[in-house]
Amino acid sequence: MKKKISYNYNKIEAKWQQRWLKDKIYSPDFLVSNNKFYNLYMFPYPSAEGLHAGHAFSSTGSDVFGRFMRMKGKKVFQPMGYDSFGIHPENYAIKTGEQPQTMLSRTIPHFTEQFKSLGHGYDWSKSLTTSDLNYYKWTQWLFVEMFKAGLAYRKKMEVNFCPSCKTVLADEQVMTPAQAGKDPKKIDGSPVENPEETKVCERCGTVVEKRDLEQWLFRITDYADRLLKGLSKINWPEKIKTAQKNWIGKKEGINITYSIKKANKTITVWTSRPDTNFGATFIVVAPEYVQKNLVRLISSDRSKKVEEYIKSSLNRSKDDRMSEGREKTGVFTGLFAINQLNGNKMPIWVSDFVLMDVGTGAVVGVPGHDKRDFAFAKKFDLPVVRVVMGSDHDKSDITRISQVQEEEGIMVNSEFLNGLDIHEATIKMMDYLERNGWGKRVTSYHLRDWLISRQRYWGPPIPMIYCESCAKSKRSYFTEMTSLPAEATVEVDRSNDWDHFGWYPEENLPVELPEIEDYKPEGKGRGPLANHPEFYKVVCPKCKEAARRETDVSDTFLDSSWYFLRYPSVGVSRLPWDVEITRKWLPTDLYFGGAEHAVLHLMYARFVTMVLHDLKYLEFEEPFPKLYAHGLLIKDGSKMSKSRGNVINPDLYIEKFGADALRLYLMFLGPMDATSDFRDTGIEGMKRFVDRLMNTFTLKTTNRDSSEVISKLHKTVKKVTEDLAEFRYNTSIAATMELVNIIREKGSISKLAKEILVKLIAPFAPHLAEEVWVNVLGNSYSIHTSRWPKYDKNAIKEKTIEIVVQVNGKFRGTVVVNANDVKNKDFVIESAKNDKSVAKWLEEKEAKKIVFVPGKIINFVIF
RNA sequence: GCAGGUGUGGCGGAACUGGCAGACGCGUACGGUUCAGAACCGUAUGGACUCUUUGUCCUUGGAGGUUCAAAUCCUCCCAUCUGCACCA
Repeated sequence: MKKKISYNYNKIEAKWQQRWLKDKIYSPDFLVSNNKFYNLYMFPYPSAEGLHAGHAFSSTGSDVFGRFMRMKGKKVFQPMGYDSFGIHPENYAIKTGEQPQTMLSRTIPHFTEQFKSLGHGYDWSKSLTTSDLNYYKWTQWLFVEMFKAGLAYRKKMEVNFCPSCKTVLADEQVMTPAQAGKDPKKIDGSPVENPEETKVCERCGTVVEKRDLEQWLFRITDYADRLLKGLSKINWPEKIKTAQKNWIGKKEGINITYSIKKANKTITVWTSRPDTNFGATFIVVAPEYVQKNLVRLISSDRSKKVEEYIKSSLNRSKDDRMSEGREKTGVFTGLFAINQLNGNKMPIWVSDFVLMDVGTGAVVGVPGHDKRDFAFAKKFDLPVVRVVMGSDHDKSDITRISQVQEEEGIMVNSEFLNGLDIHEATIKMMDYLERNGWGKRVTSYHLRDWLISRQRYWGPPIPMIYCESCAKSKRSYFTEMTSLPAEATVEVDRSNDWDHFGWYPEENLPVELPEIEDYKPEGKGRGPLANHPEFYKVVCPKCKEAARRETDVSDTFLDSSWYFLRYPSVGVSRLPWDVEITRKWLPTDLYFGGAEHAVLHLMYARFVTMVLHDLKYLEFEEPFPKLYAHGLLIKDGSKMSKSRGNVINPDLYIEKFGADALRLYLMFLGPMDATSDFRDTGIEGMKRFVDRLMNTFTLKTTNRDSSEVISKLHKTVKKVTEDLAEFRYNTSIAATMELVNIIREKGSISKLAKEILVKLIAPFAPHLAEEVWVNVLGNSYSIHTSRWPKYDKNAIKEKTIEIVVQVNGKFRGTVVVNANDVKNKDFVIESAKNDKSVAKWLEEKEAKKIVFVPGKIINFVIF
């Protein structure tokens, strides 16, 4: 009967956690930068009482890599902090009926305790919390820098509003009822017509409304091209890069200008398919376009009808106007534009399916080549013309044409574009239009400017002051500004400068967020701070008249757009980051996080870094050269959420099975980047492995291992080393299990083998590994700063090799040959032929062909 | 509709540049240990046929194809997940 070691994991784990913290083994020296490894993990928002198993899953994935790197000799910096400002923690505080500050002073320490109990190697001396004054004063500084650089501006725009929660909602909080898991309801109690198409508030399921409000925005669109180009320089998953590419949505097109008949005016449309322009039969403009450009040209007999239409469209929300499958509406303006290509007269219509902020707000109608234009033409009985290029080597367009053909239409054959495919025809047409001065190539983007202001309480107050008297006398901050570096590589568009008359940045940061009782949003289009004159009543820094401080706070994504810059400099008080430390430790070496941040956070952080680079604050412009996107941990087939009641608290499992068993289980579930389901039975199995593993170290120690164990040991070192580098944690653990199984079969193991085995498991089970390393094997503390094992190539080499024998491609047996004979084709063929089970299939026939892959396979083709 | 991903036993998943499909684990069954249970140890475990063994055939969402050889490469479908979407 084997003697079993009694392993009190709770006690042992706590012991080592305290020792690691005391000895600061996870705190690197920031003045030394050679061999540094900045291992960043996406910090959580503490909008719950504590961590759920998903956090445990992803943070362990990050920690395993950090531990591996440390044992590979890197100086690893692995910080942890909290994204504690913003709507999520605020909503949670509202729910618990507390002040956000009170709630966080309870939850953040709990989060920290939980992270510590998982045994992660964080440098807790460099932790940060975005709602700390010491942090957010620099978030405000960042806003001021943006404003000074001309990258922050104000604009009246349509925003989402929940009439029940009385608050403005971010886009990401507006979803279909199915996504929100709610029954849709309207505020006045009337029935909801199309439940699948309506957009509701994530929290209460009320149908959202649209409101026009003044907002602060950042000119991220100025950086669209650089954000796109930068993607080719960074090592990110293709999936995430594609998401960013699509979000930026760069499209090459052309602005074509047509003259308006009987008017000394032109109309400009944007299109990506000018090659179809021979088929243009009408023009459609957005309602806003008419207001801005065409109102005076419209004859009095038509103007009433047009005005009515515009008014009713503008009452509709953008979502409503764009709702899928909605029947086209529109009104003829009485105006005509002339198509220079063929002299055709094109009636100008107004319709709400055309958006002012896409392209020029005017679209050329080519119903023979565009589904939407076709629907419009059918509805209002406009002619349909198809352009045939006399070529059939572009299938997709031919299909589109023939679909329309079934209905009706005139066909024109374009000799001009004869024989060209879409791409060639587009280029030829663009060249032609530009040569004649009718068009100008323009690149368009899907990316919109970043809406930075929130009419909420829990965020950094936007550090701006508005002075009415300065605004009246048109005093702009920019007219007297000199601090923008002359070398900034981005050309700043100042066309919106008039917006800034009377606005000044705060000179004395921070603008402290006052603690107020009435912090809940009222939904009047203003933040709760707007009810606090003691906050907003200030003196104008310019003219010393009474002025008003901005009462909006900034978006939580601004807090998280620069936190990685702060970590190494936590404790530095006069600067957001120390120049020397930053030069040594940034950019990050690995960013480990969830794919749900593919566009928002990751795009914003890249943008902010590029701006700071242009402002000469940083030497690099990509903050995350390597990104790993982990998968999702689900429970019973669906995402863990409080409303579903399937949230797993890791504490219970740590208590019952130990942190090491939980870590191993989470990493063994499946590939790190896949969606995995948490199951209780699985972790019980892992606890059995942990116990078996412990017992392996107390097996009889021999002087020499059997050749089988030696070979397997070195193979496992090779496999685990390679797999860890590629985040293949599940197969690393499986390989280690195989090794343990073989050792246990043998019943004894050398001390050296024990040391190698415990090192292999150390990144996954750091406490067990330390305990074994120090107290069972008697080595000096700590295993986590010891060197990763190397394997011996010679030990892996097999003396004999098994070669698969196939006949006609089917497995018919194996032959074992000496390693020296592996490349000897004739010898292997003879051995195979002599094998009984193979010979049966060869039937003494002569092989037509023999495929020989040395060391792997021999295939007789006899057919 | 567009873009990207995924599909392998009862389950989670292995399979490096095409070379013995199902590693490792869970679950299940039987046996051992036990007063009994838990835990532990051992054996078996894709399906069908044969059945004393040896063994044969089928099998990686479906249908074709390339190849001596396909889970892997190509074409077309199907299912499913995630973004974006009347974006001109």
